[in-house]
Amino acid sequence: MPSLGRAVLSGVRSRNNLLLSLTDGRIDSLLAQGRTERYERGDLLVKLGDPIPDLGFPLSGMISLTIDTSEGQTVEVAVTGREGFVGVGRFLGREISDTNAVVQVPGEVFHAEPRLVQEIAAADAGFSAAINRFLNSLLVETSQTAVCNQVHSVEQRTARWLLHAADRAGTDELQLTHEFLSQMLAVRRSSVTTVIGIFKRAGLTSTKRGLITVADREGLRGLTCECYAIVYAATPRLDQPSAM
Amino acid sequence: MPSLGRAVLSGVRSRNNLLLSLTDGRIDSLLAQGRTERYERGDLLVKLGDPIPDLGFPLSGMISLTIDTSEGQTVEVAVTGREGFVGVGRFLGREISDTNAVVQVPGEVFHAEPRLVQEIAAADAGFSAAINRFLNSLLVETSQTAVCNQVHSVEQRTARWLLHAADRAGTDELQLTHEFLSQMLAVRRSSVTTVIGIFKRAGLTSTKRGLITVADREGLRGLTCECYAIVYAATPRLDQPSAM
DNA sequence: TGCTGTCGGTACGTTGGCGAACATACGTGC
DNA sequence: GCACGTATGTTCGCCAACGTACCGACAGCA
Repeated sequence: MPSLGRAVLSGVRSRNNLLLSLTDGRIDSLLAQGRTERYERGDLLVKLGDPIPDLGFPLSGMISLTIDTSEGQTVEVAVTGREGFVGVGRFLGREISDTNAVVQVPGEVFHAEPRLVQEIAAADAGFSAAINRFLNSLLVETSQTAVCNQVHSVEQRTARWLLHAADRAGTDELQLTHEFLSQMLAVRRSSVTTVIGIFKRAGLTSTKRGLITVADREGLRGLTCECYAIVYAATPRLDQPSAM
Repeated sequence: MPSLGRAVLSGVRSRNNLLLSLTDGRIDSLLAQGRTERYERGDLLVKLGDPIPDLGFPLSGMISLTIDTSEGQTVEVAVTGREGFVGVGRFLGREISDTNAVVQVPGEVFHAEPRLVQEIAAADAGFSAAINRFLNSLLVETSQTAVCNQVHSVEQRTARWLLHAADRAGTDELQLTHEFLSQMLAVRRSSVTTVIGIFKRAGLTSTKRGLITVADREGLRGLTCECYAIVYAATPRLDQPSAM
């Protein structure tokens, strides 16, 4: 493992909401033994049913948590990014993953030993509190997804997904295909095509092959359901670390 | 507050999975200052948007966590009972509830001070681990509900709900109306009536006014989706406290 | 005993989203 | 610049579930 300079480590820390909440004294041991890796769209960080190897703290990008059904479909139940970490089950004491973790928006992830993180959490109240806030936001997100899936239309849900993704990507250009998006929403590919067509004609998005650009965020907000705002409000952010 | 005898306190403890995991030395302070109350079907323990007054550890019965939509519907996102507690948001550091907590199956709930529970959790590794297992099971449950709501039929979801409810109630006689059940599933009341009619004709249930009796549990299992088994397996139980 | 409110059963037209299929367009590599 | 693989666009019949409505049955209460 290459030894990293202090500037780099500090850069890692400031880019994830949870690492940022670490007391200075504890940060070094965690950062020193972990590693940072870059991931591309479609990379599978953890597979449902497999052991969870470590905890992954995203520094950028967006990661979908999905569940496979016995009918062969895939359903996204939540997304996470620099406000949280991947491998929640392991942190909570479970060996096996209950979800897939798929990279949606490329980015970097800092990997750490679960046991070490648990020890630090037990000793560092601020870190522990930050993790708890994230756990609650994850619960809110999966719950709201349950609601949204039951009562809102494909159009509303697609708009919501695009808004969340644009928020996380830090850009309005989203590199994704209709096929991919349809899997996240667990709807037909052609339903996505139809809905994106509506958005395009309304001037809310523009598209190239494999690329959807959000042109009018406010317009999309007008078409989506309240779930967007609820999940947005529940998600901790770097610029307001103590908001709850 | 009436002072309770030690036998009663011990009875409280052994009836909730989390309290059961408490180290002996810690149990007294928690039990001594809390109170046990009985609730009936329909009672609202916590309301979405309201402050969470305390943590409620069910000793029996079943409690639904629901979310209201701006369109006036209500959707159940999870249920809990003696394996967990109500007020998870408060435990995780949030003041306001993100869900309603509605009593489905009557039973008793032990109420405790959030701060005291947090302090004990920080000091008692076994208790903390049990709470973490419960938090994970709650995540699995809300996630699976999201999946189920998206891809499974009203018939499958109704069968699943009845099975879960019968498990928790400890009896096959469920006191509930079609109207009530339709709200939990966020479907039309008449859809529930139709589905229950199918179950009845197949000999899987029998009904009186306001009462649904599960007559053939295995038969219902055959009609429901894999979500039942997944949630069942993820839920900690008193008879296997360390299973994960 | 009869009244009244709640609950359960059923019907009917409507519709959002599905499965399946086919056509077109893009763009990378040969 | 052509070919092939992949992505997008569109159609058609179908069906589960919807909204709405009405009616009968039950049960508690006057």
